[in-house]
Formats: sequence, C-alpha cells, structure tokens
Amino acid sequence: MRSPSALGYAILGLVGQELLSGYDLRKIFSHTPFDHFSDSPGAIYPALRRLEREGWLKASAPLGGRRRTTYGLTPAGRRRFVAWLEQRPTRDEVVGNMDSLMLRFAFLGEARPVAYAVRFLEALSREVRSHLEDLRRFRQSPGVGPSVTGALAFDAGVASYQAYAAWARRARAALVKGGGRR
Amino acid sequence: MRSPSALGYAILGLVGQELLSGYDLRKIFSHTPFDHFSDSPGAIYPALRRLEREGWLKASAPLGGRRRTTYGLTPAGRRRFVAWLEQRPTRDEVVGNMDSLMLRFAFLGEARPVAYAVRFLEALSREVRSHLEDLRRFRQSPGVGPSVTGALAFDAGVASYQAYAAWARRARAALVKGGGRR
DNA sequence: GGATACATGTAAGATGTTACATGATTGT
DNA sequence: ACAATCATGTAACATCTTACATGTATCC
Repeated sequence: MRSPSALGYAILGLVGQELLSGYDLRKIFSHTPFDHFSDSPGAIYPALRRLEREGWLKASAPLGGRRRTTYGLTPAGRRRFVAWLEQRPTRDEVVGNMDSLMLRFAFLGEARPVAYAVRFLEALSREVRSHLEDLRRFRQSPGVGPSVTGALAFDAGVASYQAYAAWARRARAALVKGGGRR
Repeated sequence: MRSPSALGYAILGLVGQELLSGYDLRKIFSHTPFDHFSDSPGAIYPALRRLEREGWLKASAPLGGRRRTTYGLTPAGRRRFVAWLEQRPTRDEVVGNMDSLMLRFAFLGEARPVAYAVRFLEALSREVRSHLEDLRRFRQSPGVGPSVTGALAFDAGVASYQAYAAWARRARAALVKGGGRR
C-alpha cells in the first residue's frame, strides 16, 4: 500500500476520466506538452501492473478485434486518488516538486468543488511566499560560488517562484469570480 | 564512459572549486536552497565512487586526525565537466530539465569567459520562446481535460516559461554590460 | 504485399530512497 | 561520561531508461 509515483498519479487521474490502454497513455504522454512523463513502454506497462496489483485499477478485456487492454479506476483507486487531490501543498513540494503540485491542481477541478481548488491555491501562495523569504534571506549562496552566473541562476529561481506566486493570485481570483456556477 | 547524472555534474562542479568530502557535499545539499539534490549518504557516496571509478575524481587520503576523504577533479574530470558546461541548451532540456540547465549556467561563469554565458542565454531564449509558441498553439490540452483547474495549471506552465524568458533577457543585458571586466 | 501504426511486453542496468549500522571526535 | 556531530558506509527496494522483441491490423 505504498503511494504511487507522479507517473502513477497521472495514470490514476487519466483513467479516472475515461478508460484508457497503455498505448493511449503513451500517446498522451508523448504528444502533450503539459506534464511530460515518460512514454516508454518500460515505464508505462510496469506502472499499470503495479497499480492493478494494489487494487486501484481494473483491466477490461479486449472484447474482440485488436488486442487492447483498457484500464479504469476501482472504487479504492478513486478514493486513493481523491485523498491525494485533497492534500494541501506542503513546503517540501513547493521547494522541489512544483510539477507534481501542478499535476494535482490540474486534476483537482474535475473531482472536487471549486472551494477545494481555492484553498489549494491559498496554501500554495503561503508556502511560495515563505520560500521566497527564505531565498531572500539566503542571497549569495555558498556552493555555487560567488560567480556572476551563480548569482544570476539564483535570480532565475527567485523569478520563477515569483511567477508562481503571481499566477496563484490570478488563478484564485478567476476561480472565486466564476466560482458560484461551476 | 556514460555521462553523469545531474547529481554527478553538481559534484564535479563543486569539487572543482575546492576539495570536498562526501560529508561536505551532504551539508551543501541539505543547507542550500539553490539546487537541491539528495543529501542522503545512499546517494552521495555511491556517486563519488562512480565518478572516481570513471577517472573523473581523485580521492585524497585523510592525512591524520579524523577520518575524512576529500575529492578533487582529475584533468579528465575537468575536461568532462567543461564539455558539459559548453553544451548549448537544447529543446529537450528546456521542456523537461530547466533545473539542470540552471545548474549548468550557475557553474558556467567561473570556468568559461562571459561570452559563453551570453551565448548560453541566447540559445536558451530561443528555445524557450519556441516552446512558448508550441504551448500557445496547443492551448486547451487534451489529457488534463477541459476543467477550470486544468486550464489554469496550463497557464502556470506558460507563466513559468515567460518568467524564464524575461530573466534570460535581463541576465544577458547584465552580462553584456559588465562583461568587459570579468 | 509491404509499410505503417497499433499494442504489449521483457531484460539489463543506472540511479535514487529509506533505513539501518558503525565508529571517531569534540564539546560540556 | 555523555551527547552531539562528524564521517562513511551497506542492504533492500522502487523506479525509470534504453534497447530489444513480438505480433496484429490497416491502408495503399
């Protein structure tokens, strides 16, 4: 009962929308610039088998014609996925796993009411701002040396987090504004 | 003679500045918010052994007192590291490995003349802009569904790349301006 | 009939995580 | 004396990459 990898959650989210085969997933991962996961069969098929073994996915037989196994969520799988969706962003995730946070947020809107997404963004903003303060406190970072490019690379990190903070503000406003309806 | 992982390059870059032990590296990775690599002994020590086995690092004996093995670059290690530094940012790296690109840039300034960093930024800008066009062409991404949060998460990705593009412009200007001296 | 896309897999290997283990040295 | 920190390791495990392997359906 260990927790899935980022790829695992992406699969759970996708097959929760519609039945998909391993091949479908490979196509999605290779043709979608959004969140890129490996489209290699050596990653997808073992991941599907793991998720099925844990009881989160159920396979559907080919049903004649071309060989093709599609997967969907079991009730337990959906519970597991929703539990993940409902987790508030943590500091650790902000520091090193922004991609995984964005993946979660992307799936959040279709499985939970808008209020969840709003609270997600509020927690995210808090953590990002707090991390930005740490970065400012840090400034000239040891390790990368006092070189010009080291300082500039540091600035790039700061700018990236500032962009996320600004986005979170805008996104929250958009959700709150249109929130009553969806 | 395979190429090092991101952790491997980070180690090569750091021990290229001064002799460092595995423990030193762990401290740098755990107390530095810059680029976070694992500070776990299970990652560091095997990585050091690999780099040494490839002939890129040389270990120095403890020299009395407390047991402590420090590492430095061999000439081959420096060549390998510089060859990595000189690589222009590629499309693939921009799409999925911005962290690794920033690591490279951070080390670039102390080992190569400023002109290299300027060209690095120019190539980076090109690739980022081209990727942004692709994203725009994409818009409502299949896979994440047409949910509100899916679209917003997509926007976050766009905003993040825009922040990098703006940073690259500023950074290039800063380098060109102060460039004659350093 | 041959190329192309569909569809799934396996095997070997690298890398990293978590947890455990060991001992030396320094500070109080 | 004791705790904390220094310092290095190993073992088990999961995950992912790369490369190879196999066969089917469809289109022209």
